Amino acid sequence: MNEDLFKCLSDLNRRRILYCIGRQEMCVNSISECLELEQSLVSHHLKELYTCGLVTRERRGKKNYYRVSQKQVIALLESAKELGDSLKVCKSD
Amino acid sequence: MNEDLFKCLSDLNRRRILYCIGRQEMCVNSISECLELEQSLVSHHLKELYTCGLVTRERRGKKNYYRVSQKQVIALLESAKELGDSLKVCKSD
DNA sequence: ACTAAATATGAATAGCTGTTCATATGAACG
DNA sequence: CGTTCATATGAACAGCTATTCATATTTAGT
Repeated sequence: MNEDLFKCLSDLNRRRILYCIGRQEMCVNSISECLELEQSLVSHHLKELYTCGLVTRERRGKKNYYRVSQKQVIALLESAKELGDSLKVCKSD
Repeated sequence: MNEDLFKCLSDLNRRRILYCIGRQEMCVNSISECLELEQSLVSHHLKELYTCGLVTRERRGKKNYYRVSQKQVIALLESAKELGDSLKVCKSD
């Protein structure tokens, strides 16, 4: 399975999932409802995120709770977004 | 064409090109030789990097000189690398 | 043990992406 | 203008990736 960080972050839905569970842990169903994505799709993406080490999981009862493994993950997303905006501004000059 | 920053950075050869021209501007041939990649491949990648605004170019004579548009680009690559290493370490615990 | 809930998995597939090859474009110079 | 150097472009293709659908697995409760 893919372990490249950038490849893993290059998918919008995976980034949305990361933002979604960035503040608090969430189970698969909640993520699925929150983002309006199919449960199986969320599961597939979570697997990749997990393989990359970007998220951790914890089983409690029937549910599997996922969370972002490190705060630097979101920080990286943020600075990438900032850079992206900056690049757009420069192009419109 | 693709304008997503992460998608653009997700390719290893494009990242290699960015590192290559991170310190000084370089023409296509030099990049090509330096990284041992086909000229046309480098050209294709540079086009994507340019579309994203990650690089700028300047024609001088026959040659086209490319450089990284902002120092934050390399900074982002660096912090991503750091995070990647950190994730690997955590997984081997 | 049976059932229901929650999640994971696998196969199938359509669309995308990186690479190569061949060729076109442009710029300098005799 | 013709030639050469430097780069860009386009078509073609193989391999990858995201998504969906169907189904399996796991866990808890009765």
